Amino acid sequence: MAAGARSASSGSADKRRLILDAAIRVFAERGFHQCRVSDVADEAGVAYGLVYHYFRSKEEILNTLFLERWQLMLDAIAEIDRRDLPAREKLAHVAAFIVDSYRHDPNLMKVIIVEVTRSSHSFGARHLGKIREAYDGIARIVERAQREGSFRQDIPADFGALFFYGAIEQLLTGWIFGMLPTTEEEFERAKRLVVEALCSGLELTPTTGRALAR
Amino acid sequence: MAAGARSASSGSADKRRLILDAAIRVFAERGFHQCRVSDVADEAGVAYGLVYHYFRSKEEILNTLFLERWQLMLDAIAEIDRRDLPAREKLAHVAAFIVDSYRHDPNLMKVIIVEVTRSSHSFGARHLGKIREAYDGIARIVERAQREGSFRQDIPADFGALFFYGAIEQLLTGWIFGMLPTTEEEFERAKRLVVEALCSGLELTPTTGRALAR
Amino acid sequence: MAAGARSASSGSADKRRLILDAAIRVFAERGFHQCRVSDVADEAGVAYGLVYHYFRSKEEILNTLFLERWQLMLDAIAEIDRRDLPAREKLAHVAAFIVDSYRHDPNLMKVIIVEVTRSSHSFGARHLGKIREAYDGIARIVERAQREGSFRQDIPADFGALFFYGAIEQLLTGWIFGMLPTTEEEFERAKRLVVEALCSGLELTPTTGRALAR
Amino acid sequence: MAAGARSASSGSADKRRLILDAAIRVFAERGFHQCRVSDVADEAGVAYGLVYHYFRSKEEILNTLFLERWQLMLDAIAEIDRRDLPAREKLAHVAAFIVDSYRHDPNLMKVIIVEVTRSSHSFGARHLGKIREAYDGIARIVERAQREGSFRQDIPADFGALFFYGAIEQLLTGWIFGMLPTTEEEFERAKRLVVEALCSGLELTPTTGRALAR
DNA sequence: GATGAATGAGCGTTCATTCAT
DNA sequence: AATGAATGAACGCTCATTCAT
Repeated sequence: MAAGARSASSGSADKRRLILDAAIRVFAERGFHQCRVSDVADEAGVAYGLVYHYFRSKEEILNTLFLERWQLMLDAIAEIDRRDLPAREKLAHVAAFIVDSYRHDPNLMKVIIVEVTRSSHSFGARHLGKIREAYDGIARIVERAQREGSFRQDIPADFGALFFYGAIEQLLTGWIFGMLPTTEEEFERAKRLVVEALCSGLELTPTTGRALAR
Repeated sequence: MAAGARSASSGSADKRRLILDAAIRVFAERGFHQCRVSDVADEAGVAYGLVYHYFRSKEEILNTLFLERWQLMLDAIAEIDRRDLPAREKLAHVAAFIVDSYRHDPNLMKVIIVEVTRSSHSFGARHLGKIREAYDGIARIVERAQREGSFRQDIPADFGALFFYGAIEQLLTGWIFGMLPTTEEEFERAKRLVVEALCSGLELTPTTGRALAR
Repeated sequence: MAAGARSASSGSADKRRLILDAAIRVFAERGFHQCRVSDVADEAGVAYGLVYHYFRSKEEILNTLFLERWQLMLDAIAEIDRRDLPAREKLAHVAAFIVDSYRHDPNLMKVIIVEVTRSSHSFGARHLGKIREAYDGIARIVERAQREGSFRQDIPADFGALFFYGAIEQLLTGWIFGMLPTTEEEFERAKRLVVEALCSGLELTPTTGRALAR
Repeated sequence: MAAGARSASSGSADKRRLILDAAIRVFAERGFHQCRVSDVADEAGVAYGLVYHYFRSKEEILNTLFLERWQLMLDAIAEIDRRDLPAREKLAHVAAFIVDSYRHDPNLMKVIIVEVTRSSHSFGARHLGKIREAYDGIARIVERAQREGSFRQDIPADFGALFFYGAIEQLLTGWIFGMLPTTEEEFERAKRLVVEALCSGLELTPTTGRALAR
C-alpha cells in the first residue's frame, strides 16, 4: 500500500516536483505526444524555460516519472518474493500492489502504462530492460513455486509471469479506458479474481469446486 | 489460418494496396508518429500526392489497416463460437487465430497492437468500440461454457475474457519487442500454453496432474 | 438590356460552355482561390481532366469569363457614346447597362468585380488595359460633354469617369456583399440616383431644386 | 494628417512591430496570398517561428494591420463629423484624411484596400461590419447636412456616402494600380476634385459656374 | 472527346530547444 | 533560480497540372 506516496505530495516550493506532478496530470489527460512542454509548465505554474533547467528534455520528464515509479514496483515484487508465503499469496500481493498503485494515483499509472509500457516505439524500447525486470520478478515467484511443488512445471515460469502480468495490465487498461468500473469494490474484486483465474484456471474442476466453497 | 492473406499479397498495379502494404512496413519499422507520409510513398514507390488520392489523411491509412484486419478477427471469433466444440477448444482456436495472424504478417499485427490497440490516446480511443467487440466475443465463449457447466461461474465471463486476451496480447508484445523467440515451435507452444494456463491455472492440482499426462 | 445573354444559355452538349457556366457559379459562391478545378468540373458534371482540354489553366477560365463579358460592356459604352444624346442620358445608359448586367447574371458580375476588377494582384494587374478602356470610354463621354458645354471643364474628364465608375462599382459591391437590397425597384432607383448624384451633385442648389421637381 | 504615424516607425527592437511593418511591405509588394510567412520573417529579419510567437496565423497579421488602421479612419470620420463645419468641408476633411493616409503609407493602404476592403471572399466578408461603419460615418455627415438644408434630400444619405466612398476608393485604386500619377500636387488636386464633383456634380450649372470662379 | 489516376512543388503551422537577461 | 523571446527544422496536407488510356 501507500504506493507512490511521493508523487502527489509537496506543498513545498520544490519546482522540480511541481513540474513532475504537473506532467503526470497533463500526460495522463492528453497524452505525451499530444501536449507541449508549455502545457506542462502552465499546469505547474512556472515559466517553461524552467522545465529545461530541471530536465534535459521532454522525454526526460517521462523517463523520470517512469523510472521512479517502476522501481518501487520492482522493489515491492522482490520484497514480496522474499517473504515466506505460498506463491498464490505472493501473486496476490503483487496484484494488490499494482492495483493499489493505480487506485492511489491513476494518472501516474496511466502515463506509465500507456506512454511507456504499452508503447514499444520510442519509450517502450528504451525501457525494455526495466520492463523485463518486472516479468522476471514475477517469474521468480512462479519458478520457486514450481521448485517447491505448488505450481505445475509444464507451463514455463516466464510464460506464467507473462500471462499474469498481461492479465493485470489488461485490467488497468480497462480502468484507464473507462471500460471497467472503478469503485473500491471493483478494485478488490479484480485483485482476487486475477489471482484466482491465473492460479486455478477458468475451467470448473473438483479443485475449483472446492475453491468456490471458500 | 491464412489470416489476412490479402494484406501482403499483390504484385499487381493496385496502387491503393501498394500504399497500404508499404504503410504496414513503415509503420511497423518506425512507428506511426515517427514516420512521414513521404516515407510511406517512397516505400510504395508512388508519388507523394497519390497517398492523398486514396486516403484522406495519414490517420485514415492506419484506420483502414486496423479495421480491415480487426474485423477478420471479430468474424473469426464469432465463427469459432458457433462451432460445436468444448470452450477450451474454442479458446484454443481463438488463440491460434491470433498467433497465426502474427505469424502470417508480424508487421501488420505489430502496427495494430502497438499503434492502435495499445495506444489509448489518439487511436485506441477512436476504436474502443471495435476493441471491446473482441473482448465481448471471447466473453461470449466463456459465458456459454459457464452456462453449460464446463467453466466456473465465480469468475465473471468478462473478466475471464480480459485475462485471456491480456495474456495473448502480452505474448504478441513479447514477440514484437523481441523478448520472446519467434520460431514456429514457439508459436505452437505459446498457443497451447496460453490456453492451458488460463483454463487450468498455474497451480498444480490433481486435475492438472492429469493434464500433464496428456 | 439582355446583357450577357449567352452566359446562362445552352441546353446543348457544349461542354466548354458548361464548364464556363459552372465556373461562374463556383467562383461566385466560394471565390476563385477558394475553389479547386475539380469543384468546377463537379459543378459542370464533367471529369476534371476535361477542363484542361478546353482551358490551358484555371486562370484561363477566369480570363475568358472576364474578357467575354467585359468586352460587351466596352462595346456598349462605345455604342452609347455614338448616339446623339445629352451626356447625362449617355451616362444613364451606361449605368443602366452595368446595373442590368448585374441584374441579369449577378454571379458573373460578382466574379468579374470581385475576382478581377477589384483584385490588383494576380488578375487586376493582368487586365489593367481592359479595365482602363472602360474608364476611357466613360471619360470620352464626359470629354465630349465638356467640349459641347454641358459638363464643367474644371473637373478633368478622366477624374469624372473615375468617380462615376467608382460610384457604380460601389453599388455593385453593396449588392454583392448583401449590404443593399436587390429588388427590381432598388436597381431602378440606383440607376437614377447614381447619375443624378454624379451629374448634379449632392448639394442643394437652385438647379437641383428644379431637379427635385421633375 | 499624420495618419497612422505608428505603422512605419520604430528602429526599436520591438520585433512584433518589425514583423507588422515587414508584412505591410511584403503584402503590398506581392499580395497576401502570393507571399509566404517566411517572406515576412525574412523581410523583418527574424526567425520564422517568431512570427507565430506574436501572431496566431498569417491571417491574424493582416487582420491586425487592417483593424488598427481602419479604426483610425473611423475615429477620424467621427471626429470630423463632430466639428462645426459645413458638410462640404467635412467631406473635404474625410477625403483629405484618406488621401493623406495613402500618401503617408501607400503600402499599408494598398494592403488594406486590395487585400481586405476589395476582397469580398475571405477578408472582406470577415470585416464587413467594420467596413460598413465607414459608410455609416460618412452617411451621418450627409444626413445631418440634409436635415440642415445644405444637402438635397432626394438622394438618400447612404447612397451619397456610397458614391463618395466609391469615388475615393477608385482614386486610391488608380494610384495603387499606377494608373494615376502620385505627385503631391495630384494628391491635393484629387482631394479637391472628388469633393467638388460629388457635392456640385459634373454638369455645368449657374451654381457650378460660380464655383469655377472661386 | 473524355476520364481520373498520378505527380510533386509549395506552404502554413507546430513545438522542442536554446539563450540572453 | 527563473523568464519567455527567439530559433528553425520538420511535416501534414492541398491542388494545379500532366498524361496514359
